[in-house]
Amino acid sequence: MTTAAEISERITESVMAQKLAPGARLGEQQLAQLFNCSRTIVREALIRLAARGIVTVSSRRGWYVVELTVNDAREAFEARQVIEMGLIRRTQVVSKAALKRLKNHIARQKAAAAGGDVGLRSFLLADFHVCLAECLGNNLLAETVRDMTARTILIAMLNQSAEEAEQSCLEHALIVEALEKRDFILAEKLMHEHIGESQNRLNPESSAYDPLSELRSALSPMQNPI
Amino acid sequence: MTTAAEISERITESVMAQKLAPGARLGEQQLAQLFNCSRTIVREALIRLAARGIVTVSSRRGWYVVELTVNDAREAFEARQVIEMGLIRRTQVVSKAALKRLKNHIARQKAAAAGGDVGLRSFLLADFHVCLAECLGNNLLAETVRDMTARTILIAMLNQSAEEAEQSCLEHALIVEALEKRDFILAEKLMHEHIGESQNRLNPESSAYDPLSELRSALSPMQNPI
DNA sequence: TCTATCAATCTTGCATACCAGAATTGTTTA
DNA sequence: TAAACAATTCTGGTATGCAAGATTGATAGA
Repeated sequence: MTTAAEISERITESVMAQKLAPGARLGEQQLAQLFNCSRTIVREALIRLAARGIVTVSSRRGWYVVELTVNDAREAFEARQVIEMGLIRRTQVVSKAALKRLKNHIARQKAAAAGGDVGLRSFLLADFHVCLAECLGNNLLAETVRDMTARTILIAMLNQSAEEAEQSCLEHALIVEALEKRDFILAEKLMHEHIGESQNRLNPESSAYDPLSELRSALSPMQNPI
Repeated sequence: MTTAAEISERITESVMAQKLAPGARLGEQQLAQLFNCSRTIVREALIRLAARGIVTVSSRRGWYVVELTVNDAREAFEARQVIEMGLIRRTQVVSKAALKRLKNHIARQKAAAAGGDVGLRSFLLADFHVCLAECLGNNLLAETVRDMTARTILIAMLNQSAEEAEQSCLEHALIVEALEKRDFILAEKLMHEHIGESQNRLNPESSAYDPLSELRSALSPMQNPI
């Protein structure tokens, strides 16, 4: 037995952890079984996620994790730039407590980068941006950042290596460092570059929709046949 | 017979038109009757609006148009500043078509300001900001702006006079003018002031939550008793 | 007369049953 | 052999019924 809020949270987290790929099917019946509740509850969760731009429904076909067009992706990255840079720009002081929280978050990111849990690593790297927005004093924008970040993950999905993750983590640390020094100009610039880089990593063709991709990889010839 | 999308749109528009005050009751049954559909559909619409921060539900008591706390209001105004100023800041050129659309929108605002329809006037003044975001090329942020603008209206609600409306309309025109001249620095500054002013108009005590406010104003003594 | 308890009523919460459309698969026919 | 068609199955869409909490009004006792 699970609530709609829990289900939608779980799905959002899974997207942020790259455990749910764009186009992944989210059957009402299956989710109801998985979470041991009725379709009504699942439906409520999915409707909420649809309003947040995380999933879409195709009439009488099913619910799916969104697949962004190239333009959608551009807008999502732009939105993040605008919001996250803007928040930093207006900042005049970051409280001790907030800095502590941010540093702690980065420590967890580092640990995850070192450890083997790719899902946790991906989630934390994304969650940092939400955490930052909260620390800059705007929970409303923090929620918005969560949704937009999830969207950018859904397009950047297939292109994140371990090295890139470590690099991201490093950049996060630099941003917090700049905030601590109250060099908000620098912090904003670093954030600009940080988000820009992940956008630039996008492989144009990887974002194109390939209905056969799943089958393709599943049926690809093995490298070491018996 | 109405769809959930239509119902949620109608409610959003009514909020933007100041036809639905903060704290207004939205009974499922009543809406179902009004829109000639089942509670299921109404519920879907309300769940969507809740995800967008326009309404809230109090368990087994009912659905209500949100009543923002002082901090909520601050965040909503800050969010609008960040997003709308940020969008202008990144703009390098505004297409002819977009400028035309904006000017046309302002013409409608003027007409509404001259005419007597307070609802339409209020809606258009708010909708301008959504329109601007679309014209600046980001539909994702435009949707976000819509929600945040609705929220700021819900707090600013009781304080908008006809003169202020005309003033707003004028400021909108100045912003578009600056955009046309490609003076984006000025446009951003104007937007900053424009949003800041509507925030400053807030009467601190009117924004504090007062469960008796409705009763209080309804039962206030008349100035000209018979 | 005031207060406390109880009952009636109203409202949402949730599960379920049924319906309709879409997709797929198997069959038939040219 | 291939194309068209038909039936089945799977999916979400919607309405409804009942349960449970909250509120309000009534009643009885102090």
